[in-house]
Amino acid sequence: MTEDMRLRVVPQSIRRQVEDGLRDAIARGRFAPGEHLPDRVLCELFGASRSVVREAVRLLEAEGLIVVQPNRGPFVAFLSAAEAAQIYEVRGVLEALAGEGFAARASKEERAELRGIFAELAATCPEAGREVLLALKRRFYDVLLRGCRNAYVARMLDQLLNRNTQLRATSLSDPDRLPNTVAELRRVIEAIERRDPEGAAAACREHVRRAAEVALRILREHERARNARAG
Amino acid sequence: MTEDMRLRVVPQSIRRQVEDGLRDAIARGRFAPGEHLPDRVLCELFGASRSVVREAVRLLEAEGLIVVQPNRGPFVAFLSAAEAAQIYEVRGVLEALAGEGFAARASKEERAELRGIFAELAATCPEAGREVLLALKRRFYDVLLRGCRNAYVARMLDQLLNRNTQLRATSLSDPDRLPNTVAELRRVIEAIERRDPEGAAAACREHVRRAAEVALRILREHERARNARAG
DNA sequence: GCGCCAGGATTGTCCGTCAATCAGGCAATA
DNA sequence: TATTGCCTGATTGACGGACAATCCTGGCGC
Repeated sequence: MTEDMRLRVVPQSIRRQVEDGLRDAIARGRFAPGEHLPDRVLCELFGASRSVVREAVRLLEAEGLIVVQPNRGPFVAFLSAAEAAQIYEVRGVLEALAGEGFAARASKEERAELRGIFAELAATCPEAGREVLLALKRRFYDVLLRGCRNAYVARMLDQLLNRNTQLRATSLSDPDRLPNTVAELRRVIEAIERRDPEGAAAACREHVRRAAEVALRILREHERARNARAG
Repeated sequence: MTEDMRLRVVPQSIRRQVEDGLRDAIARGRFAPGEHLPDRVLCELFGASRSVVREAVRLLEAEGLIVVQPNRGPFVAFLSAAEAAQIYEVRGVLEALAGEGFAARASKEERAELRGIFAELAATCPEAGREVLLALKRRFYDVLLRGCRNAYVARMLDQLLNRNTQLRATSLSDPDRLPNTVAELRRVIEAIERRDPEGAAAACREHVRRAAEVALRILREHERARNARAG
């Protein structure tokens, strides 16, 4: 079993850059849900050719971040409360699987890393701002997905997390939510520390369930408000 | 809540045709794993332009059916035993979720449809041939995914199923396997009939666990044989 | 006010081009 | 003979233009 010594300094193909840039812009709320993204605009925005932009759009379509209407082009996907509920349902089982895998298979270093990020999160005051919190949770999940030793869980959960970064922004913005989040994640960490896959899975599931409760309540309120305005 | 009455007779864009054709060809084993698919070849094969082919390839890459090596182009993804194990792990939880959702939310008609397909499957003799069995299982899953009322479970599970159609071909080819498959699915059906989401989930999980056992055993044997020849 | 039609804008698809990169063969050398 | 180094052909990554089909908008006539 020889190590892979090849260098990977490939200056990231342009297509990949557009892909990441677009994904990031959408996840960050730089484009509003439902917004139309004609390829002309995207070409100018990224300074890339239409072929590249279209390939990137195709990828984000597969990830669900963009929906392409025939002959109308790409739109930023809109996330209804019903869809969000479905996403949380899937996220629950996948995150449980990730936690279980991490507890069972992560290295000592990875466990330490996760603990470190959790400590940062626990020490962060609620007024620190959404961006900081989101970045920390992002790092938390990056380590979790890396350490769970299952590329498919990682990829799918990553897609789901991208898909509802907006939601997490709202659920995290609830000032009462942070302490709960920390408490729930602490249970995840503790289960991992005592190498208890079952416990980690249960803790993850519970965490997602609670996050879903908060997010869905907020989302449904928004929708009610919107419907009231509209009709 | 008005129904969508618009006709959708859009003659399926060429890109979509290429996409489906390619996916189908790979899943059916028309291309061998590891095979190189230069776009020139694909263009001739489908009679489409390079742009279209490349977009389609990009999508299948996102689905994991194809891996694109930088500057070398697309290759049919190879499925190692380790990866297969990961896939089955994810498939287990997703299929459980699908079964649970189906038992809880599918319509009377959908339950009847699933029952019908299962009856066909149960009445099929093991000598009927792989193609027939695969087609039946495909239909079974189509109904299950439609009735589970969760588009995300459906999409992700669909990807996983495409990804390992080859495996299911091998696991189904085991003559002793079919009766077991039928027995396992019967438990799924029974749980659904008595509207027992928990039971359906457990039955699905168990079904995947068994299928994984068989498939992984075969796969590992193949790999051992290959390694023996190679080293 | 309503339906219809023309015009502009956008997409779907194709094509040709060019540089960068990779694989394989060929020659030169030890 | 075996190894090294180079060169050439093939392929990808990316660009831009082009054209028909389709959709949306706004104005026109009734």
